[in-house]
Amino acid sequence: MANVSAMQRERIDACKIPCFDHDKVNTIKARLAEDENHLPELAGLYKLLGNTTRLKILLALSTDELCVCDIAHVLGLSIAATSHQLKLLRDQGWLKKRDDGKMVYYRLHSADLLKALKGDLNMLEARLG
Amino acid sequence: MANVSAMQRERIDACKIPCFDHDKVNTIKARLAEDENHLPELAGLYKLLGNTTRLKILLALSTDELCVCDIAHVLGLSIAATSHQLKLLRDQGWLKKRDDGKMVYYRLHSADLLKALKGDLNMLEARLG
DNA sequence: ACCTCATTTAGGAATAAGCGAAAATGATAA
DNA sequence: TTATCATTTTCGCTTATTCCTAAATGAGGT
Repeated sequence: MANVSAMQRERIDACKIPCFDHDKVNTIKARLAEDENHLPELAGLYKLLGNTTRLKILLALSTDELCVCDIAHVLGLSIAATSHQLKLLRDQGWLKKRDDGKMVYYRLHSADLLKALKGDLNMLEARLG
Repeated sequence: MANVSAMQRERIDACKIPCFDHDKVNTIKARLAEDENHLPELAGLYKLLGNTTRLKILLALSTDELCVCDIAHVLGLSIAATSHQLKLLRDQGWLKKRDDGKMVYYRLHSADLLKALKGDLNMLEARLG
């Protein structure tokens, strides 16, 4: 059994959920309140990476910059669709663009990102055995 | 102008997308083919973190294990909804459960995860200034 | 002027997320 | 056994999100 006092282990019938270490929960709620403001942004960061197309873009740009149309070919997408994904990545600081005449070239904003990605990939492969 | 030869810079009318460094694209496609199998899993990993509720769970468990009902209170969700999110996190190896009588306690599977999360949070705060 | 590469906007179709209700599970206590 | 409790799971539903196409626009080049 959990070693909580009767004081702590209250029944709250009001919300219909039994069990409930009142003090502990409040403490944690208070602690989370600090980070809570940044949580949506952090989630947004991960949400962007939770997509194979965008991951492919980042990996494709690992060695060299590419123009939009070449990226489109790598992905097998239309220019418009590709441009949309590139914008999402750019807006969150993953990518930098470089204008060269009519062309636009994209590259990784920092190599650290790639290192992190590769690290995660390796972790994944290790976990799978 | 990009320094690509006329040979490389072909027009592929078949797919209606002009520009196109054929060799470069094929090289990259080949390179991506290796990672491509693991990409959905990697994306799934990030997708799971791209959600404030689940981030909250991970942060809530940073110091101590908690029973499902307490987590539910922290989140302000029903037990069922909470249990569902916990399962998602457990299935991907973020969380461990411990049965104690009728109760079930959840904890982080590894402290490294938390370190990574905190690091990302700090990076985010730094970026915002 | 016209063509080209890229971006943006608007729209919609398909998909997925996320929750609660309720039934099912599994453990404990009477 | 029966009852009760904490949790899990299934189901159905309502949102929300994703991701594309098409069309309009911008910006360069010829």
